[in-house]
Amino acid sequence: MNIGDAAKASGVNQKMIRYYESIGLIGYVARSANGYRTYTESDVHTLAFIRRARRLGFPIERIQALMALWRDKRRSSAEVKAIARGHIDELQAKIEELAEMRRTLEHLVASCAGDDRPDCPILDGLSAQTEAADPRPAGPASRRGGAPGGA
Amino acid sequence: MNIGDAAKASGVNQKMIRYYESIGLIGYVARSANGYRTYTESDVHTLAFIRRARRLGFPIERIQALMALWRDKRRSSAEVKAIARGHIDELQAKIEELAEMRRTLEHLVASCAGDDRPDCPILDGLSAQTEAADPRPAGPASRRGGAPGGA
DNA sequence: GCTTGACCCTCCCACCATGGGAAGCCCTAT
DNA sequence: ATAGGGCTTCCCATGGTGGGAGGGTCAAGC
Repeated sequence: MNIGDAAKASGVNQKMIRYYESIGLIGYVARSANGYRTYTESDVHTLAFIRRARRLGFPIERIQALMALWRDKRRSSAEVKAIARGHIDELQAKIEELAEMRRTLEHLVASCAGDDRPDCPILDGLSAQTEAADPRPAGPASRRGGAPGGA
Repeated sequence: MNIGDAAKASGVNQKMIRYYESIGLIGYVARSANGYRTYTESDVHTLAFIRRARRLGFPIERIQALMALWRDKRRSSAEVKAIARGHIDELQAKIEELAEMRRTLEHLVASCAGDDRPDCPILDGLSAQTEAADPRPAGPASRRGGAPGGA
């Protein structure tokens, strides 16, 4: 199997296959006399594994760990589970971050008339927000003289 | 105000301020005789605007559009609202994508004992998944001859 | 005057994962 | 022989963010 066939069979495109090889995610693959990479069914299996892990959002680094366990027939499932849980937590954190953005933005959108007039609480919010989330007092400006010793 | 003060006052760090200038998000800023960038209160205001928009996840390109409307006193709030809605939709799409990953992963994790034994449905799922979500039949391999024409 | 330290400048590099494209070799079919 | 498709490597770009090198500038203190 040349790289094109491996790409089709695994669902990972050629560029990515070469990239994964270059960063050491998969070992150097065998080459035929003309220098073409040649792939076995097993290689394709590995690539498909990577693809599915990527689709679940695992970063390359974590996939490396997963693959090590995958190959290690004496692993404990607890180790795998721990990695997966860690990733779930990261997904969750990102989801919450995005959801928080969405919430804030929805509030702004809800208070905006959305008509022909220029008055727009969205822009007002962006340009002079109260920064309620910030733990700093942030006085009414004009305090630009005595730097208390900041960062 | 030099760049350091502007950074402190706006919450955007120096690197980013220079970057925003270099990509044209903010216009070229005035320079003093020694070549230092000098910022006005208005510049700081703009930077703070950018920072808040970034915090809401707006990409630079959209921020550019927002700033144009911000400066245009004759804009209609509908335009602003449309941009914000578009961004909300994108946030939502990302959230759903991540949530779908999380759901799948949670199913796998739930079915994994997480003990000392090597048996692990998580790895099994990654290595031989049924690909139920894919609309392709994906026969039992060995169909490697007749490419239907796809990219 | 000289040193010290804080500040500023530009330029290069890295991240993560993905992809585009060029220049050139290899193989097969006509 | 020529066309075409596949393969190779190498460079570049993305979006934002940041690190760091190497050097100029300014103000304060001695």
